[in-house]
Amino acid sequence: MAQPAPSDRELDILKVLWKLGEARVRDVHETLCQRGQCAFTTVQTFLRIMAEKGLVSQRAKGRTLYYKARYSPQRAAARFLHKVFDGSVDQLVLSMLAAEDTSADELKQLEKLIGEARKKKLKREES
Amino acid sequence: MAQPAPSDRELDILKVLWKLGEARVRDVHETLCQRGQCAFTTVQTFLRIMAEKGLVSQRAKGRTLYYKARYSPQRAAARFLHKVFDGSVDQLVLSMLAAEDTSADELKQLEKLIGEARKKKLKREES
DNA sequence: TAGCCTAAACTAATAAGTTAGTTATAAAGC
DNA sequence: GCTTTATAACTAACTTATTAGTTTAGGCTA
Repeated sequence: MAQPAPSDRELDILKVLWKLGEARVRDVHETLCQRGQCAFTTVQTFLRIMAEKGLVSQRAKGRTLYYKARYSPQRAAARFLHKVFDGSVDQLVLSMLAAEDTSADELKQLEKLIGEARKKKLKREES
Repeated sequence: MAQPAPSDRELDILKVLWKLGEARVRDVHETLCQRGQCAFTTVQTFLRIMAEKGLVSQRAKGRTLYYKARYSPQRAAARFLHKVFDGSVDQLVLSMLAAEDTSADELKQLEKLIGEARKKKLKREES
């Protein structure tokens, strides 16, 4: 079963599941549609379809179904990267930097993050 | 005119335009559908619709129309960032790093890129 | 147990995306 | 001038996304 890429709305629901972990339709609905912008049954339909597609997993606890994301933020990032930048992280990061809305402090933070990840990776490769 | 986000196929076409700069339907078609996977008229229809949406610009040179992207890779990156990670570059980069398919060399390269961007930004902020 | 509540399953309707064929028109060559 | 060719404009069919209503059934309460 090839897991298709989520649509925009599906992504909204996945984001809620990333935050909540395992959740009922009700939980997702309440988090997503605070002011009744969307119906309970809409969320329900989405979760059912997404379960068919393999984007979420479904587990029955008593009579109610609990849903969990089977599509990670990492996957979303990777898919986007391949789709738009043919998999080149450099190009993506350059584009982000060009967008100009990251502060110098954030950049410093990023530099540190990446440096740490690199060192960790080097160590792993040595062993 | 609110410029909507491009769909998947529209993105394929934008990518070609990013590469070619200004191009005719024919050029886009040849680049995109090397083995006749899609019809000339399909590309044509897409470009027409995308022009209506403001995703590309249209310029007549004689009888033929030349198209140019009006939606940059930067915009695509920024939109994605907001959609999936609520605009947090940190989260995105962390996700990328977690994906494990970047080599230590690439990471080093990234670190350098970001460092340079940061210094440039600092200098600009000083002045 | 009869009625109520909740949640799942089913159904449906509209909108948007995707693909490509047909028609019309202008230019280019013979 | 007529035929071919290339391109734009129009049209159409089919698919997928999005939204939500209706029906059904399990469990709870009085």
